[in-house]
Amino acid sequence: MTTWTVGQVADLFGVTVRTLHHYDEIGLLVPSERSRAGYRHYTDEDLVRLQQVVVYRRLELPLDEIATLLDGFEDAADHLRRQRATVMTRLDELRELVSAIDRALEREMNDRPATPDDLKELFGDGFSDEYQQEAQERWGESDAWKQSAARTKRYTKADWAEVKAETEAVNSAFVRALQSGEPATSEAAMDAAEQHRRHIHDRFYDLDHTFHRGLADMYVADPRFTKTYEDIAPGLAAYVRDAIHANADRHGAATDR
Amino acid sequence: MTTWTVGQVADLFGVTVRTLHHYDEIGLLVPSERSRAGYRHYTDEDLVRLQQVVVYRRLELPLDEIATLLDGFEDAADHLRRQRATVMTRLDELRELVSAIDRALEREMNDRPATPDDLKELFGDGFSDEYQQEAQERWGESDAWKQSAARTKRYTKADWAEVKAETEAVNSAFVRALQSGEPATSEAAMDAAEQHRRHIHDRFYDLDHTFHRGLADMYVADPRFTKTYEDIAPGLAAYVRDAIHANADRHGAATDR
DNA sequence: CGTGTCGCCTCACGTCGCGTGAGGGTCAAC
DNA sequence: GTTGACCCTCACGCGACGTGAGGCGACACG
Repeated sequence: MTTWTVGQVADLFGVTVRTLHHYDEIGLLVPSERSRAGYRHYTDEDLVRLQQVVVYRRLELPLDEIATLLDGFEDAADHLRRQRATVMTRLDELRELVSAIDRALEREMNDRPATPDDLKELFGDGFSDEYQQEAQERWGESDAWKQSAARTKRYTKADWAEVKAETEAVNSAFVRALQSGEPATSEAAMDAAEQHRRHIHDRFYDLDHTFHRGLADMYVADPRFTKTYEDIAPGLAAYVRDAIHANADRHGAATDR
Repeated sequence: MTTWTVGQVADLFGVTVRTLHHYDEIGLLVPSERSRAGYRHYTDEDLVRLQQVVVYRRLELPLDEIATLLDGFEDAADHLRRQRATVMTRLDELRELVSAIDRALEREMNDRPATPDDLKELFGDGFSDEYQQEAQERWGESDAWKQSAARTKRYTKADWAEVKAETEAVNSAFVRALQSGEPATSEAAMDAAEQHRRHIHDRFYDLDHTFHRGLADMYVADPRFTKTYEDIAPGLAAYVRDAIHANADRHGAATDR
């Protein structure tokens, strides 16, 4: 056996068969022989040339430069010096890049995300770990949860304070409407519902009117949510649900499935 | 004017129009408005987004990562840390590359090319600077000259010593044939001519029999070459020319144009 | 002598971020 | 109405292969 097939050569030199095909295509390394069936057969001379190619490729010289270089029309040292220069340039660029990234990271961290302690300080134990855990398990796979997690991850303590203020503003709007005796289909109740939707939409996840209906139903169906509202004012949970549905109707949103 | 056209935006942000088209194509930055004629109109919001894109692009983040990042579903710091890691990896690779190139250069220089002094020592003043200069001007543009220059540039002193020995062997073969009274068309003379051709072919540039004829004619036409041969033996220049033509005929080479 | 498995072949499209025309409308100014 | 300057949509090119698809060829085994 004085010649080798592509597969053997590929294994010998640690390149892929496709690479050898490529070198053949562009004329960088054309095997000296072909079998009647068209199989490439590489001779010893071919392997010597491939060895050169592999060496220069490790130096990341472009293939066309390797070609002119191996055909003896140009000086290897020239190419190597040029390559060294371009690599050095790229090195400088990358060093600058790293420090730029570091600056960006620092900026990113400067509006530091709030810590769990910050959150407990603001929201009390309603934000307890086991509750978070359970919520994670129930909705962790949903797009809404993922988006919400990604966004809140970066919220600072100041952001959370705003969120809390907004929540309270929404709740008190509901309470005012409820206690003034206006029905859940009234303008005031629907406005509060819309305010509620926008609050979640802006702060947590994309929320359209249809999805909003689903939330509303859950406030009544899940006793934990129900309790939150009932603790503020008796009858508020159902009132909120009805107001949200009325608001969704007003915006022509499809009924929850 | 509350919106901007591609050209204006491109100038403002130092990107090309094509880049904006590309961002539109891949959905990274789709202008909020289009004129009836299909012109892109960028709003203030669009520009804010573009600003973000430009910043992250300077950090060489891939465009699809920038997209997911700007759509608020993932954390910027995560991406930045990943990017920092890959850049650091690449930095290490490039540093290793530089030293590999340096090692290659050193190897390259170790078979040090001969200096002009080395050459004068071997060939005397026949290799003088002004002669080299003139030759450069006469043939510098030809492929043969370029190839020869590229190859001899790397010749070591030892290589040149071999070249000199070969030259003398060729010349003495011609002289032996001439002085033994054999005609230029004799086997011995033609063999010397072939030896002469191969010597130039192997050491300087690709030389076929047809081109060889041209060289032969010049040895007689150019007094400087003629003198070189006549100094060795009277009548040698014309003898060499005839032997080369006879050898070319023997190999069925086309007559020089 | 058939069959299975592995290796080889030739297309040919995808990658990544645009650059660079080609061919043809649009807009404001003169 | 005519000129430029500007805009549009294709569509190919780059660099070095990766990754199938679809189809022969070679060799071992039953």
